[in-house]
Order: sequence, then C-alpha cells, then structure tokens
Amino acid sequence: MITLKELSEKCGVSIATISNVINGKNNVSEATKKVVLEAVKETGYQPNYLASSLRSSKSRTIGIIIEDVTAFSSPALIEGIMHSLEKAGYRTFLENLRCYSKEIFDTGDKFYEIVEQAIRQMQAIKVDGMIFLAAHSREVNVFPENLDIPAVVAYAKSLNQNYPSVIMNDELASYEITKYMISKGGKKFGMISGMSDSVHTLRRKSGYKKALEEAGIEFTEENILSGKWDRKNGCEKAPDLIKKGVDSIVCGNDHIACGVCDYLRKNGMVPGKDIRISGFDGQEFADYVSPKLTTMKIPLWEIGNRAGELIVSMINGEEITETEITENCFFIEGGTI
Amino acid sequence: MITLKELSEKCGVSIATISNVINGKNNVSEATKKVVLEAVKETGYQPNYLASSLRSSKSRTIGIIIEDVTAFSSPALIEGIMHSLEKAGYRTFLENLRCYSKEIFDTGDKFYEIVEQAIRQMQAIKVDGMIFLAAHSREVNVFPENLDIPAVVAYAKSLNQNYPSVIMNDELASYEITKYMISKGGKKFGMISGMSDSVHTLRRKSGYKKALEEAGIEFTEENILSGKWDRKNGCEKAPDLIKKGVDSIVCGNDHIACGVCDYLRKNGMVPGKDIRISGFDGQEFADYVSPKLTTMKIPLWEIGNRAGELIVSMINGEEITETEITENCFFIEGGTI
DNA sequence: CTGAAAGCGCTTACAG
DNA sequence: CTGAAAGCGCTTACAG
Repeated sequence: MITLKELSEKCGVSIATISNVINGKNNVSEATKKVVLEAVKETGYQPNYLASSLRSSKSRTIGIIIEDVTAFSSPALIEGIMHSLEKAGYRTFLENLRCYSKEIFDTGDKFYEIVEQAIRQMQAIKVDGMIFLAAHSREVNVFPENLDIPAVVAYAKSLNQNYPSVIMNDELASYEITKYMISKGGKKFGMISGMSDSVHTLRRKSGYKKALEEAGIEFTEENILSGKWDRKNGCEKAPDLIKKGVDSIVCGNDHIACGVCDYLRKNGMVPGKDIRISGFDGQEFADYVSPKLTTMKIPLWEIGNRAGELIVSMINGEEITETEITENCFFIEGGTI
Repeated sequence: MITLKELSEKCGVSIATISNVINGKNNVSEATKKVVLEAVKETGYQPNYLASSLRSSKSRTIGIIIEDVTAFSSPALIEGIMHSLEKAGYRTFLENLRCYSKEIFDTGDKFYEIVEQAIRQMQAIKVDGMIFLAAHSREVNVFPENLDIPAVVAYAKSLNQNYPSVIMNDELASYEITKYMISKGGKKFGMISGMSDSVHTLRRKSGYKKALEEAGIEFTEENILSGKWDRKNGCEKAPDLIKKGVDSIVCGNDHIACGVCDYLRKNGMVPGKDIRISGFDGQEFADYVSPKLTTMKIPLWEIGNRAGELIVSMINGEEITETEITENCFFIEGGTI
C-alpha cells in the first residue's frame, strides 16, 4: 500500500496539502487539488486508517457489541444498523459475545464481566460510538456511567438514561392482534405467555387487557399462563385454557403458538377454526406450518436502523430527548385466527 | 483512557520497559515486571490499539467480508469463525456487503466492485488476514493475485489456488442420504435440484448417481429436474416425477422438499409413506413442518471454525497443502423417508 | 536489565 | 494557498 509520502513525491506537493485535499478542506487551489486527486485515483491510494484515526482521534467506526449473532433476531438487527451507518459513512466493528455457546443467558456477574471487557476493547480501538445489541429483550445496564463516547442499546431497555434504547412496541402489538381476534368473533380469551417477569410479557399483557376491556370482554389473571418461550410450553398449557372454554389464545411467541396448534391437531381440532391462535415474532417457520400462523412480526430491521441513526446523531452532538424509542410491529395474516 | 507515558510516570519506569512487560518479553527483571503489572491492573490500562498496530504493523485482527449477514447460513458460519479466532487471540472486523438488499446476487462487475472496495478497506485497517464469507456457494475469485496477507474463502469455492476454501462435502452428503432412502426401500428415484449450473447441484447429482449405481438402481438424466431453490419449484415439479412412477425424491434443499410435501398433501398422499422425500440444509423450519423433514444439515459452524483455524495457521506461516477443505454434513432424521 | 531515540503514517495549528 | 514541524501512542533496535 502506497503512503502519503510516496504520493507527495509523485505529485511534487507536500503531504500536508495532500492530506487537506483528501479530507476535503477548501484551502487548496483547484489546480493542485486536481493534480492530487488524479494521482490518488491512479495509484489507488487509501489513507492508513490506523494512522489517521490515531492522529485525529476520530475513527468513523462504530463498535457493535452483539450478545449472540445466532439469535434469530440478530441478523436483521445488524442489517438495519449497517444500513443507516453505511449511509452516514461509518464503519462497524463487531464483537460477538457468544453468550449462547458460553451459556451466559442472564445478567449476572459473568455477563457483566464479558460486556465490560468488550467495551474496553472497543475503547482501545477508539470507536466513535457503541451499540449494544441484545439477543433477547430485557432491562440491562451495560454501559458505565463515565463513558466518554455515545452509546445506544438496541432490542433491550437501557436502565441508564444516558444511553437511549430502541425497542419494539410490545403493548401496541399485543393490543392490535387481540383486537383483530375480537373482530373475528373471539369472545372468551386466554394467554400463554413466556416468562412472567419478562418485560415483553408484562407489556403485552397490558395491551391484551386494554383490547379486552375496550370490547367489554372479561379479563382475568387466571387465564394468563406463563412458562418457557418454547413449543412444549404451548402444547402443555393449551388444555388448561381450552377446559375453561376459551375460544381465542394469544401466545407469547411463534414457538408457543405452534405448540398450541400441535395440541389442537392431536385432539382433532383445527387451529383458526375451532380455536383462534395468535403468535408473536414473525419468524420464518411461522410461514411453513399449516395453517400459517397469524402473528406480529418484530420490526428488527427498523430497530437496528433506528439505533444506527441515533448513534450518528448523538456523535454529531444532537440533543436526544427520548430515552426510549419504540418501533411498531407488523401484522402478518396467516390462517390461525 | 490512560497512556503508556502516564503509566511510566506512575511506575518510575521507562515506557520502553513497560511496553516490554505488556508484550510478554522476557528481558525484564521480575521486580519491575511486578511493579508494572500491578500498576496496569490498578489503572485498568489498555494499550491503544491504533498506536500499537500502526507501529508494529500487526493488528491481531482478521477482516471478515460477509456477502450478506441475513443469509440463513451466515450467523452459524460467523459463530464458528469467531470461536476459533477468539481461541487464537484474534479480533474480528466485519464488513457486511449486504448483497441481498442491494440486489447484487451474482458475480458480475458490480459484485466485484464492492468486494474490491471492502478488501481495500480491510487493508487500510491493516488486518492480519481476511475471510470471505459467501452467502451461497459457488465459484468465486474475490481476492487479487498480489494480496500481501493471507486470505481464505468460506462457504464457496475459491478459483485462485493461493486462497484455500472451506466448503461442505456436497457429494458425500447426497450419496449418504440417497443410500439411506435405498435402505428404506426406495426403488425408483428422481431428483428436484436447484439451479442446474450450481456447484451444489453438480456435486450432489454425482453423489446421488453413485449411490444409485452401487445399488443397481437405474439412474436417468430425465428424472433430474432443476429450477429455483424455492418451495414453489418443488410443488410444481413433483407431479412430473410422480407420473413417472418414482417412489423417492431427492431434493436440492429444504424449501424444495417442503414444496413436494405440499403437492403430496394436496393430492391425498402422505410424505414418508407414499413417497420418500429428502431435504438439504437442515434449516430450522424443517423441524416445524409435519412430518419433520429428513434432511442433511450443512456443517456451517464447522466450516466457519475451520476457516478461522486455517487463516491463523496461514498467518503463522504454516504451509497449506489442501486448497479445498471439506466438512461433512449431518444426517437429520425426520419422517419423510 | 533499562531507557533514549527513531519512527509507523497520518493531521493540525502555524508561519510565510 | 503551501509546507515544515510537532505529535498522536505505541514498538523496536540499540547503546549502555
């Protein structure tokens, strides 16, 4: 790779002037600008990123700390982030914490230890900003109080108000799909959610409740069953609700909804005909089961994109007024409602 | 962030000596080593990556150029790469070409243009090596002849022998699953593959052919139908083979296999009972359809892991003898054979 | 075993 | 408008 010095010898212009041309300063005559630009083109000169970042202490790089790239949500989130960052002229430096294969699922000491290490690494690389990308939503407190660069939390809620979060609008999504089930004739409702202490579960419960109350349909805590976010949970809890005479089941995610469908089929019932079922997430497999799941798709790309825009505006010194930005889910029509 | 100079003042030791301690040189007395290490711990000193890389022209960073992070194969491949790289003490710098959203599917001029740009960027960052991560397999010629650092192609075949590739063993996988179908009673075979000019299609055809010939079962080109890698293709081509009296259909991927199942169900036949069907890929949704697909899972993690090991050994100057390394697929038992 | 000095390739006041 | 010089924070021969 050719350096500034070599380019300078080739052009017969000082390295300072060439640097000014390359960085778009307008204190250079058109004539020399032209000479330099041509030489750059001819030689394919690329400024040494290490040297320019070291000197200017601006790297035009954003560090993305990813909890786990294999989470179903991660690729679309990354794609969204990179879309806005590329548009704004930023590179990305990814660090994959690999929480799943390391079996660090929760926010204990071990978790904060590896996060802290990742943050220090990013600081050593002198990134201009950081995005923490959660593998699943919850409340986290990942960035230290005294961070000297802007940071954003995507797909989870940041407990520290200095670092805004971009998350989905759980409550609205749950409200909308419940309302849709009501419009399709649902009269008696139950919910099989994921873990009861999850932010999702709480917010979705509140949207569900709101929809029922607006329609004058009875809401009862007894009809809300929680458990794991998996297919087995759906299959196991379904009979409890069906015994209670429920005609519509709102599920915490697509896996749970599939489990409910499994139970129905096994017992001679047809999802979407005998019992209305809604999923949540909008994962690929929801489109492959039959009937297809009616579900709410999480706006992963949009959340990522927004997080990218946010970090750029923070770097540019813009005031951030909202500390919690939400993106709306998309309704996906299947055949289970 | 604290610098070497500040640390040097704190310890009363020159920066050169501190640098030697940090870099594990054994030309420092135990006593000063101890003093320095304690100060490092106390202050949380992190060497400036930019400065040390610039000076030493070693970054301990591998650049990964990803065609598209949203390809179903990418996350597991990335995970595998990072597993081996982390073990060897390398960071990663990811560049996502976003070929899908930019609608650059093929290896035309536009493709090579963005790849070249990504490579130049990686060089500007002074990565120690590069991995090109394909979104789908084919033959590519992504790295220039005169690259000054090692490079590896993962999930696609490199045409340039200087840069080894790590790919799956298509032929063996196809051979194995065809053999399994034969062992389950298959007598008359057909294949619905993806695009006929794909490396996968050609290699899998050859494995399929070998299995049939070994078992004394007729192989005929007429029973090999190719088309798009999607569900629709499977559904449309299925009747042609069934009309010919085929009892076993080898499919090019899980999507196609699902399409064949769709057709069977629509016509009152049961996959795995009336007709044997095999998928390929081992995607998540293959586990959600009923019956579950019997398929060959691509060793994505293993390919990535291997590519990571490979680049590390190349950086360490080890001789690479194989230019095409293959990883074997995993048999996944479902209910369609 | 230790440290002064050069230098990696840039950017940035500053003098002319 | 142009260029000489300092310096970003390290590493690396080299002298002692």
